[in-house]
Amino acid sequence: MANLDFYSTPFVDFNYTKIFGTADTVAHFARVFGEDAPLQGTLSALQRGPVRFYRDNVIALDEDVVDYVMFVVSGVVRSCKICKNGNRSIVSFYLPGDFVGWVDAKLALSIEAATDTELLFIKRIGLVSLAAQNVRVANVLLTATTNELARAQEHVLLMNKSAKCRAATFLSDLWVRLGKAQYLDVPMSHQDIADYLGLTIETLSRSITDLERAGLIARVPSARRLLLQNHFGLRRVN
Amino acid sequence: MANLDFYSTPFVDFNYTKIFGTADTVAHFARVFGEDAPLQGTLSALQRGPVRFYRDNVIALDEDVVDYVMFVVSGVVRSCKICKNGNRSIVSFYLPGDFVGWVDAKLALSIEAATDTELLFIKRIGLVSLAAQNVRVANVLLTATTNELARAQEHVLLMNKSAKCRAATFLSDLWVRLGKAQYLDVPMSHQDIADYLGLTIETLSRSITDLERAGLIARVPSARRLLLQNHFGLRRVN
DNA sequence: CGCTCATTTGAGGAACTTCAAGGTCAGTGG
DNA sequence: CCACTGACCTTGAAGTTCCTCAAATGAGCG
Repeated sequence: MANLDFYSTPFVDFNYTKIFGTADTVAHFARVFGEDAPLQGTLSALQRGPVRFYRDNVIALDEDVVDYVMFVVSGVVRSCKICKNGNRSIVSFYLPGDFVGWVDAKLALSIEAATDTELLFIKRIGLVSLAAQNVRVANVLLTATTNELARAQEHVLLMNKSAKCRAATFLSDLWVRLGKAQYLDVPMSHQDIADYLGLTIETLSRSITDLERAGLIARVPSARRLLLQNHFGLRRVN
Repeated sequence: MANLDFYSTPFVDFNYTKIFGTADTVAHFARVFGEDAPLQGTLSALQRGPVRFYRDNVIALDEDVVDYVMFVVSGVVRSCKICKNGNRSIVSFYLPGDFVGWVDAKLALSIEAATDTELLFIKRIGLVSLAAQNVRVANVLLTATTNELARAQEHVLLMNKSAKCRAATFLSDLWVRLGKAQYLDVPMSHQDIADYLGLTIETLSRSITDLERAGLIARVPSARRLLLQNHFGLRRVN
């Protein structure tokens, strides 16, 4: 189960629900890049925010993404694409500590708030030229991109599994990514999850019901708060 | 090795058919990292090869991947995973000029030769520490990783489409990636393509037949050589 | 309470898979 | 030159999984 753990350390280790003030977030963001004072000065000149968005707000659309890279401070961000026939696919969810929009510009994805959220905005060209001069910055970006690539590849693998396995794996991964709390408070809607997993909400709902009947999870008061009763079993669903 | 000549136009601008000796490939690889002589010296100390593999050879498996990063010189490499029930998923194909194995170590993917292929091996820890000191190296890796992430995200999007659309998009992308030659000589087997697209070979075959009946492509003499008669139409299949 | 939105459940249909057979092609040996 | 072989691709018919459409239930909020 080597691949069980690779979500467990989003490269920042703070709990996203606790962070609110501008000072905290900015300090944290800077810390990722090290203690070098001149560098932090340059960085803070490039950044703006945190900016607050409400659920379903569009943060950046297609061309806009070119100008800024974003850093999630709180909440959940989704990057998605709607094709001509109206189907929406969610490519990725971003949690606090994640960079958003570094590559998405190439695919013309829409960046949206999946929950109420706060983001730092960083001028892309500034960050790029900083990375061209400063090894530390380049390596922070490289690490972030490498982690995101690993997640995208897991996502590809997941799409070849059955609906039930997709749901089980998603819930397990989310629980780990959110810090393995007692309950899994699912931050995004079932529709978002379904669009991420390439299922309909009906199939997702039926899959979750199956998992509950199998004793692997329990819907504690409602659908959005889950108890993962048998985490090991969840990872073995197929 | 006459049947190797259809991989001749990778998206890096060297013609692989001209590259055979160690000297040429090493020179090209080094060129990616710039003209700095000491850097190139350090790099060449880290690398080994090119090493030749035959079709279906396993190049690196699970833990092995940790030690080396690879660079494709000729042929096609696949990274894949076989799950307990025996299903194989191909996560990515790598063509000449691509780095392989930078992130795959995290997912315990198996790196295999999809065709006869030649690879450079680069000591991972050496490259990592080089990237920590040298901005140019860090940025080459960042660019490569960013491009691979963009491809992985496209792959995720593709998995939400119909079988016919997946086949059409795959063929179109491959044609572009191989340099838009008159004919598309498909280098990998249908089984490999099916495992990449999350389909069975039967469904893939039926989809290709549908595309042919629609006049979008033609199987010129056999299944492995295609003529893309209506490239624009191919991209509009849904 | 009564509204709205989100989730769940059911029945029928479409898309893809499975299983099984047939066809094509390149290489091999008679 | 031809038949034989094995790997690979194609085609057909039956079976599963998931989707679509429709309705019911549940949760949140004024």
